[in-house]
Amino acid sequence: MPELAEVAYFCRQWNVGIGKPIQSVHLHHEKRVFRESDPCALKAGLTGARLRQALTHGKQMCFVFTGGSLPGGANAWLGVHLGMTGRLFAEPTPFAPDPHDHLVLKTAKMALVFRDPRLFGRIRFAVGREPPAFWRGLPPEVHSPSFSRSLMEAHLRRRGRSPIKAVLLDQACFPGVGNWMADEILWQTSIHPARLAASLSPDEVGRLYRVSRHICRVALRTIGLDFRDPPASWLFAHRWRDGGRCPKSGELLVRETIAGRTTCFAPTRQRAES
DNA sequence: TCCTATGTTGTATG
DNA sequence: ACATACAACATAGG
Repeated sequence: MPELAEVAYFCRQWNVGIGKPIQSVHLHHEKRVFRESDPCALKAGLTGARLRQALTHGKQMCFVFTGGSLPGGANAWLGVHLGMTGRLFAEPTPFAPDPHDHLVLKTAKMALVFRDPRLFGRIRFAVGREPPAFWRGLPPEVHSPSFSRSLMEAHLRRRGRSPIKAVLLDQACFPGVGNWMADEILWQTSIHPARLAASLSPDEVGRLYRVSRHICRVALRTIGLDFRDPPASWLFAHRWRDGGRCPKSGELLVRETIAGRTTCFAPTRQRAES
């Protein structure tokens, strides 16, 4: 389930562990979940260390640790990506891990859990003073000041022959935007998801810029805070099953595969020709 | 049984 | 070299 705001919500679930020493580290399915990092180094580096920061960037998370057996001045950097079915939560100890719990960090009172049945998520680990490669050079977040209209226009040019839906899903262009957010942005801007990125008019580009930033901000203030639903006026509540109706026009919504993903849109509001 | 699923990535193709 | 399309990954639920 996780896109920008869901990731922010899950990240905050580990805040209860901030400042507390990690007493034990439980790992499971490490060959796949830790496919690019060394799980033994993770276990050794985090045992006895304290969580200092819980950060997100788009769909990526990074948890920063210090102390324990880590060299003085060095941090441990724990990168988490939730994939399609991953989530983070905290439970009081004692906590018995489920077969889908691939990483459990136990403090005296709480277990910080990464659970992912489908194993599309991943965990990275590095030790060092500076942020590791996986946490450097990330593209500007859509709602941040460094995400400018000219940057977005450059993305649209470079991906000009792709459907706009595919460009919105590209994490190098719109980090954090996933399938439901892309549909929401296109519905609120009245742009058909199959339109080629280079075919958007200046007015449509302007709407895309403003609406994508607005949707990111509102999603972070609702889902991102306490998982409450975004505004009822959004497409969000109507897009998940066949038979839904457009909350603006009342017309029947269409669900079809575009850019390889199920895409929901209102065909009269979002026309294929501009 | 078959289909779908809020994601990414490796590989083939243009 | 560069961009695009799609199968593959692994599992649960309708």
